[in-house]
Parts: sequence; C-alpha cells; structure tokens
Amino acid sequence: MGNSLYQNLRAGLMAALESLKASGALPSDISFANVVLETPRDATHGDFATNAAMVLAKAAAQSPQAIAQNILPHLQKLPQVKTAEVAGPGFINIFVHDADLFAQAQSIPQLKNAYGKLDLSGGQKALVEYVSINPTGPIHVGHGRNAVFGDAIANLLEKAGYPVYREYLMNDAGGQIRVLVRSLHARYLQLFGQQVEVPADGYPGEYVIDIAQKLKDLDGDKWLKVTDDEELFQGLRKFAVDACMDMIKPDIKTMGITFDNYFSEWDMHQTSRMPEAVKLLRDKGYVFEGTLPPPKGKEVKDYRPVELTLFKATAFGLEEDQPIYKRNGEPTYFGQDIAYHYDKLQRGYQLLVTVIGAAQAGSFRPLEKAIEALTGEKGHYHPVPYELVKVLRDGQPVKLSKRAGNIVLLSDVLAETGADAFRFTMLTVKPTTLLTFDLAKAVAKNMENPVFYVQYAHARLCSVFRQQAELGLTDLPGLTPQTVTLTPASRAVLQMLVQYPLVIELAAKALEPHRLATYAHQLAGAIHHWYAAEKWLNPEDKAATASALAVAQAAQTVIADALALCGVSAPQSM
RNA sequence: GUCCUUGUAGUUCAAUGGAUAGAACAAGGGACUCCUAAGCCCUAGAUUCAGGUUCGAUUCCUGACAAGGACGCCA
Repeated sequence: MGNSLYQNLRAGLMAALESLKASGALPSDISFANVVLETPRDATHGDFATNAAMVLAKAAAQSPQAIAQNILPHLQKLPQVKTAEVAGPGFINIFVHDADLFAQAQSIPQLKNAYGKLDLSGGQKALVEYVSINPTGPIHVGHGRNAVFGDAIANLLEKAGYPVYREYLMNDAGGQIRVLVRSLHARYLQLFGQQVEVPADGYPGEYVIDIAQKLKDLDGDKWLKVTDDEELFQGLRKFAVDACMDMIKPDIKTMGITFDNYFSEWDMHQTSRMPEAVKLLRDKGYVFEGTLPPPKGKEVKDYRPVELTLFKATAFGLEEDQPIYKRNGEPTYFGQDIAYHYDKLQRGYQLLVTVIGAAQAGSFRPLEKAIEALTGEKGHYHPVPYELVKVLRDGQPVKLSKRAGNIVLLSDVLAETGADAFRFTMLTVKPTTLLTFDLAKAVAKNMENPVFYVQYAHARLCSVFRQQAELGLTDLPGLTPQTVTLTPASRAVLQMLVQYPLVIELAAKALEPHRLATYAHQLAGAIHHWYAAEKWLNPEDKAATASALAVAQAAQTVIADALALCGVSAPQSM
C-alpha cells in the first residue's frame, strides 16, 4: 500500500521509533499508539508534523525536546525529507523535497481512483445497512439524510479496502404493516362508496388512496366482503408493501443509490434464523423466562407482570433485560433485530454498519450486547446515528411525521435542488447535528450551494486542459525534479493532495464521510485560489506550464474521486 | 426521574487532543485588455458557564444551564 508519500513517510517515522526502542533510547514496553503524523494547518509548520516526542515523553521519562532530538537524525536520513526541525512544545515539523511532492503529483493521474486506496479491512467483510424505511409510505427529507450517509459510508469503506455489501432492511412483517393494510382497506371500501373512516392510528396520506385504486383495478371487489383482520393482512400484505416500495425506490434511484439486496424480514421469518439465534443465546445462558419491572417513564394503569422470554442485557451492564417475544408469541422488534444480525453474521459479514435514526439510538445498546453474546467478541456492530432534519418552509419549521401526513417529500426536494446539491449539502454536516434545511435557500438560492463551488473547481480544471489543446500547447518538456517549479499556491494544492490518503483513513475509521465533503471543499478553495493567483498556461515558459498542468491533473483526479465517494458528479464544464 | 444527541461569528455549519478555532451566507471595502466572476483579494465578527485530566482541551471526564429526542410486549 505504499503508493503515497504520506504512507511512506509514516512508515519511516514508525521505523525510526522502533529503532530507538531497539537501541534502548526508548523503553522497550513503550506504546506508539498515540503517535500521529499529521498535516499542520499552518504551512509554515511543515508539510507534515508529528507529536511523537510529546506523547512519548511521560512514558519514556524524558523531555519532549530530548526525544525529538533523538528522532530527528532518523527522519533526516529519509530520502523524501528535506528538513526536519523541532518546534513549539515538541512538535517535529517535516518539510519534504519539492521533487518528491511533485513525483506524487505525477503518479496520481496514473493511479486514478487507486490513489488513496487503503487496506484497513483486516480480512473483514462489511455490510452497510441504510435507508431501511418502513414500507408504509413515501420517503421524506430526513430519510434522504440516512440514504446519503449510508451510501457515502459504503463508498468510503470500499475505498478503505473492505468488500462492501449494501442492504436495505424491509420491515415488511411488523405491526405497522397491519396498520397500513387496515388503512388501505378503508380507502378501498371508500372507493366503493362506503362511509368508512381511516383508522385513527392509521395512515391518512393520499398515497394510500392511490394504492387502493390500484388494488381495485387489479382485484375488483374481491376484498369488499372480507372483514377478518388476519385474512386481510395475509391477503394484502405483500401488495401493500410492494406498492410502497414502488414509491421509495425511484427516489433512491434518483440519488444514484443502488442496493445489493432488499432484505425482507417476512422472508427471514420463513426460515429458522430466529429460533436458531435464540437457541444459541439460550445455550450460552443469556436467554431466560422472566418478568420485567413496571415501566419507569410514565404511569401505566393496566400494568400486569407477565412472564416473557428475555435477553439478559443486565449481564452486560445494562439497566434492564430485553424481551425477545411478545406475550402473544410474536417476536419483538428487538428479537427480530437479533435474528437479522445473526443472519448477517451467518452470511459472513463481520463489520456491521447500520445508519439509524437518533430516536432509536437508545435501543441499539441491547442489540450491541446481543451481538456480543452471539459472537463472544466486541466491535462487530457499528450503529451510525443521525439526527432529524428540521425543515424550514417560509421560515417556519415543518413537523416531519408520516402519520400526520404533513411531510416534506424527498422527491419534491430532489426535483428542486437536484441530487448533487442535496447529497453534498447533507454531507457537509456531521450526522449527529440537528440539521436545519431551509427549503427557500436550497431551492431559490442554489447558486450559493457549496456543491457548485467544488464542482466548479473541477470544471475549471477541465477547462484549462481544453484551452491547452486549443492553444496547441502540447509540446511540453518532460520534467525532472530539477526542472520542476512549484509556486506557493500550487504547492498548497499539492500539500492537500498528499494528505488525501490520511483523510480517507480517518473518515473510514470513524465512519464519518462528512470529512470527505469538508476536504473536497477545502481542496476546491485551494484550487480557486491558485487559479486566480497565477496563469497556468504560458507559451513563453513551457517548463512552468508543464509543472502547473501536472499539479492540475493530479488535483482533477483527486477532486473527482472525492466527489465520487460523496456520490456527487464531477462535471466537465458548468 | 433515567438515558441519548447537541450547545462555536448575526445566521447555517467545520475543526484525527496540537501551534494563530476555519468556511459560507449576511455587513463593509477592493481587483479583470489575462486559462469560466457559480471565482479571487482585504476588513470586522465566535468556542454557554464552573471545575478536573493533560506539556497542550472546542474536542476527554464531572457538574450546572439550554435545545431536541427516547423511555411497557412500537418500529
């Protein structure tokens, strides 16, 4: 994986530390876990900097200065390093040769999207589960946030070297589907002129009428006389679910997202996954029959203790045990979730990522413990909570609720902003921030959207190469490290390109794709700055032109790659 | 009452424990005879409060205060 200057340099730093350990200059039991090679904000602090001396000082019982002085000679011996110096409280600032920076630039266009590619998987396969909206209605804006993050995380993990499987969990077996079917049937009866109300707790949205119409077109009056709830559920479940998925899938497609699998919970329950998982947990002593204490949050008048099948979450330090089956024998959501994740594990995935609404965030802890119990290992389950989107319409917050019917549909927003703008806007903000999405701004003033700033940088680069062809500036000299000319502005761009692998690594490890968007925006800024500061195409100075274009080509590769990971297009012109 | 998330510029948001806390919009002021002005340059403007850990805290811990959310066998 030594295809980047950054990775090579970090390897050199770690080797230096190891040799100091071997020579006795550092204690033999010292840990380098907290040592980082970073890219300083301030360019005068070097191309790279490390905190090694400071973080090792205590364990080594030496001053940061003394350790730094020991490390320095090793770093200075590295071929890429021009100078290395101790600064501030014990930073080691490293400047590399322009020639090495430039060599990196030249290699990037050839590497294409292999540049920044890592192998962090450790042999693990990743399953990223996202969107997973209940098939009971259309997608709203908040769900779009889930989709954008899940897809970007999947892209990011692939870049980081994981085999990635993208999955949508269809909750097509639960109580909400029964509610949907009841609502559908009510609408269906209305189409036949019957005075029936949609159930109070049902889905009042108009889309249910459309589905009812389809049902009428398809089956005629077949369901007119049917009154038995269970018979209706059995008969109409799949039809209702499919109709809702038909509303959901186009929006997913519009965003440029494809899933490897739509996982049906109903289908899973036709298999023995759930009993298998429960038996496994029972055999390990984590499942038992017991009663739960009364709920704490609110007064429950009709509370009666009932014996249920429980998961022993308290064995893992949680407050309460969790029911796996309801009193009527149906699995609880938690129970289904155990089975579903057991299924993921059985399919050979070890890194289980789920983009999950913050409202459910409290419930992922028991699941985390259940997976721990199943595997005997920690660290398989990685929930990524995301907050709701607060939508402003005419400056007033709009409440998002499928049940209330006053939702802001994702398809409406996408139609107005476009997929690129929507995705990038969502990605510039970390998922745990309660995001305020101002419709007026997103729609009317989309010229101010940061996505255009980044895409424009890419388009400008493309434009320069078109100009180059028009000017016939094709007989450029081959460059050697001696003939390379870097200016402050082009060097700044190059510095940003060099840290790309680090950005990938940090974003992938933290499952935080918004860092990519932030990085892309910063890189675009450096490109615009450079573009305005200097003219790249200069027929009078072909060596300088060649240098500039080599950096520009590398920049084009990286910004296009970063945009691709975000799921955003990189236009040739705008 | 318990738990989760979040408090950064007038506003919307950034900042792997790191050096002078960055952008954008809004405000004020500039620069094209020149590769795309959806761009560039300059000015002003912020870490809720109090402790603690650390060489170093916006970041980690504790406690206030504030906002949003969850709290039976609902998904």
